[in-house]
Amino acid sequence: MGAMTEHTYLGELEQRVLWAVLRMGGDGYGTTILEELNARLDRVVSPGALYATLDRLEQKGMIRSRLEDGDPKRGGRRKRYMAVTAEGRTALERVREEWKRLWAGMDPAVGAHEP
Amino acid sequence: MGAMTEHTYLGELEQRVLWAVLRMGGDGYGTTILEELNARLDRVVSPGALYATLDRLEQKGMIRSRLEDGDPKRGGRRKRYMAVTAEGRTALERVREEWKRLWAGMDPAVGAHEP
DNA sequence: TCCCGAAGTCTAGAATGTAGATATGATACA
DNA sequence: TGTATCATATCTACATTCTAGACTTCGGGA
Repeated sequence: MGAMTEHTYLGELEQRVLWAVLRMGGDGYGTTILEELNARLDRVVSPGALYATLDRLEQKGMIRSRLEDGDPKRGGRRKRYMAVTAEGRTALERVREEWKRLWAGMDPAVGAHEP
Repeated sequence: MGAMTEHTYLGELEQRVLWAVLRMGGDGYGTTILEELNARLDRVVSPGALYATLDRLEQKGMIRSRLEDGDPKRGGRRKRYMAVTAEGRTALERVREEWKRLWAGMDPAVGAHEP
């Protein structure tokens, strides 16, 4: 994307993933975040897509991850829990506000703005 | 994006551009759409970015374009007016509904869902 | 004719999105 | 002990989307 030096832009999936991480209040890790997304979105997200996006969001400083030991049960591999940073919250809020502003007073079926 | 055979996915900018075209009710062309976007969005969109996106949206059947002769004034090159198709309206509406659904009952500052 | 202005096009490359295979560890249980 | 199994994360290779800015086009003005 050219000289995207400001790491403030959020892609479509990045927005959704950030939303999910926020939604789970710091208690989400890869698999549960994936489940949340696939339950709420109109499409299916693959593990590869999710983890790549999580990495990018962390690079941008939008989320933070902490490793924790696995539970004493099958498949007890350590989990990477994700939490939204203050910066991430702000970015997500900005997207949400923009979206609200765009649709304010606009009839979606017609596309005309009421006075 | 792998086998994205369903041309139903809309990227971040595609959503915004589609919104702008809908907003202008069929009377928008490149330059005016660009102005609309740059006035309403939190960022600046370049001509190249816009026209590429318009082409993609047309390929996907989300918008339709008609060429019209230029005005009798300086720079009177012909314009390509853009209008949203029924399919485009549906797609945009779907995105909007998803967005509304995601945030329903959720406090953006905290990320928790109220019962 | 030469200049100017509006509109659209092109190019090369970076960022984002993707599926599916594979790796990693840990428990279960024979 | 060794092997099956399960949950989780990572890797690979590529497709799609996004981008800036230079460039072309074509008509009017002087």
